[in-house]
Amino acid sequence: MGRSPCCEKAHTNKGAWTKEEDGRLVAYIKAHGEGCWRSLPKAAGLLRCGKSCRLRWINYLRPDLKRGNFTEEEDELIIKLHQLLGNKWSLIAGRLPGRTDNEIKNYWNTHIKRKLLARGVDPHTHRPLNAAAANAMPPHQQQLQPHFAAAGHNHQQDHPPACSSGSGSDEDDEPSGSATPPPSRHAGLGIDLNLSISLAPYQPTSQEPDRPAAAVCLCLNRLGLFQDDAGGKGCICGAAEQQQQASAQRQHMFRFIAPLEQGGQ
DNA sequence: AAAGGCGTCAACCGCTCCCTT
DNA sequence: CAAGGGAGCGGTTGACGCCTT
Repeated sequence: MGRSPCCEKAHTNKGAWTKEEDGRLVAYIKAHGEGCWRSLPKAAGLLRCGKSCRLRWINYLRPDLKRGNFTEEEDELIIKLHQLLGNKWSLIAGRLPGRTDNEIKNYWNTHIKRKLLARGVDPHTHRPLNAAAANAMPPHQQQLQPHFAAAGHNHQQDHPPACSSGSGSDEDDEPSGSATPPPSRHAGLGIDLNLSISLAPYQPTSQEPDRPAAAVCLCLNRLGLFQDDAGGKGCICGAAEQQQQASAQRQHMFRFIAPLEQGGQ
């Protein structure tokens, strides 16, 4: 529809950021917060595209970034999340405090892919390499197939239907009680059939000591949240759903998850 | 020491989603 | 309801550094 460019490209810098630019951006955001990215560069005195500023802040300058090497626990969590979610890097990043989608994406492409290949696992399908050729459907579809096929999910490309849960009519097209397979149903497939991925191995850093232990609840038709402070009652996605009900009708479920990292703690 | 190959990661691009009008 | 605009996302690129020859 011929939308206008996000910035005046002729008068913007590109490429690596200088220390001065970083300083300006940090100072501005500290003073004014993360506001309108489009107008931020001008207000901050930066000759940068708003998108570029946002990316620089989110991926590099944010004070809560962890930096440093990924731990073995993070590796495994990324693998499991990718198996379930596909290339939804922002969703995966939402479960890894202090990590950015870009960082995880790069790490996946440079490290984990190779790691999986060395294990004889296809990084796309998460199946053994010889079996992957026989059946190209990713396991996050195969294993969830009974449910999602019934729910009529058909997400873009080969990505898992879990991501589209809640988008539009997908959300409410099925009574969750009867169609949700019992946990043991997938027990033989090598995945935690409660489909909850614990962050328990993750030790909060000194910067986030108050962070409650949390785990993704992937109870098949809902992506919710387990939290210790839920009284040990397990999945609270039902409650969360009530809270979100007004807006969730139009929201993707993964829009719901991501803020839990920020707002839910 | 120089050249080429390779790996890593910051940054860009184009697209989609969602909110506002 | 439709159009426009802002924000976010995922794929891709390019620069840089390290390693090998």
